[in-house]
Amino acid sequence: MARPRAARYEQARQDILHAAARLFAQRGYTAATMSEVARESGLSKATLYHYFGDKQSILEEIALTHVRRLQAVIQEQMPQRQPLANAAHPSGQPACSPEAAQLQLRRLLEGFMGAYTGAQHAHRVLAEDVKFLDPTAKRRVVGAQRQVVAAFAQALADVRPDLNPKLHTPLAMLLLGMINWTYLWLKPGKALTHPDLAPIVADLFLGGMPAVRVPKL
Amino acid sequence: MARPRAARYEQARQDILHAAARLFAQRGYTAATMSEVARESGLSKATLYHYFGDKQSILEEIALTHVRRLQAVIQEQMPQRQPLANAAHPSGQPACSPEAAQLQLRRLLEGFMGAYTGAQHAHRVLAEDVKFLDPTAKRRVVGAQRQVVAAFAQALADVRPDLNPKLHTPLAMLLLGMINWTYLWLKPGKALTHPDLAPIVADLFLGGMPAVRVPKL
DNA sequence: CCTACCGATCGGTAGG
DNA sequence: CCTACCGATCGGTAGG
Repeated sequence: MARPRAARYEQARQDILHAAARLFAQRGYTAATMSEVARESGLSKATLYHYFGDKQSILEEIALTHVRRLQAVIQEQMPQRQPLANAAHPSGQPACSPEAAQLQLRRLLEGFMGAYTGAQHAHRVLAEDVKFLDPTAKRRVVGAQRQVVAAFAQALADVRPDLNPKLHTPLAMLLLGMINWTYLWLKPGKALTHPDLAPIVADLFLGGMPAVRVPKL
Repeated sequence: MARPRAARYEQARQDILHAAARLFAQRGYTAATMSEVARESGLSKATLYHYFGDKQSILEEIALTHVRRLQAVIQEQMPQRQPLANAAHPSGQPACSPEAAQLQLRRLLEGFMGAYTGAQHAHRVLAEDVKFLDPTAKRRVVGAQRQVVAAFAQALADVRPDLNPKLHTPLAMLLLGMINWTYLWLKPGKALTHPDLAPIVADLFLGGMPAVRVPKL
């Protein structure tokens, strides 16, 4: 076996991250202790500090890894959007036909639901515990989250280019609310899974968007 | 002035609850300290314990008060559902016409958005901090939340009685996800308000429900 | 002299 | 309603 030491090192890191994600999600970041993380990882607390400098850097890696998974889904399903880093606002001009836009949104939702499968703890941590990061780390995570929102807003703009552009981001937030809220009620091992939900959410949102009337803003 | 002492007592309690809701929401329940709550309420920490037995009972009152506000909206907009306590599952037989059902859902959403206005901190606490309650208090809060979900599931069943009943609760969760997620992005003082969102969410969901295909479960 | 760890305990602070 | 504290436990680190 090549590089068994590095492999063992990486395995220990993954064990810590998995245990910490579960503990942070179930008990809350502040209430979960490093002793618990150590115990659940099968390591001593002192050994924990060999792999991570402090508690917060564990939180940062959990959040960043998850949000980067979501960014990867976007890059996969919206390859034409090159300047993801500059996508602060949807650009306005549609880049594809309404039919292609609908298919793109369906694939985006399938990709997200796939990424959420088995990542419920990381997802809850991303939603609830970003406030415990220091300003620099928080900026990194929040910046990545904003790119995800901007990509969804762009995808919705492609579906309904006629809509007031001010509504694209709020609608993206409503859509993300539907799929992100699942971490509170969709439990693994039940009949209904995240992938089951993707076509339902797509039908619901694509069917509903034509009905949205433009309010006076 | 009649009963100035009781009035002052109640005012102090409300000041504490408001300060605590904001601190719990912004800093997290565990990270927020009783000293901070005292300072932000304009009281000493020792005085705090004159009004509330412990930290957790403040949390319980914030969560229960908010979820009861939501139950009140339901009682107001769905008066025909007498046995709210037994509404664990939607009953199946529609109690009103599809048109009336749509109007009912719109009014329900308007009522909820009204209840969410200015209650963002309590809402976040209800979503994130219920896990810190002891089993008895948690049961009270979670039980009330389940009744809210059941009422929405019933309202959706009235709109689409033809749909597989197993989908009513998941669809209710998706709808609640859209409106509950707002506590993370809809900030007070901006152009878009919670009441603005009610008709948009109603259009979106009522427009989308006919498009949802029944999956094989 | 390095790495990968352990048992024990540090300074500081929480709820009460 | 305050100052002054307590038992315990936290995140992080010492020596070996």
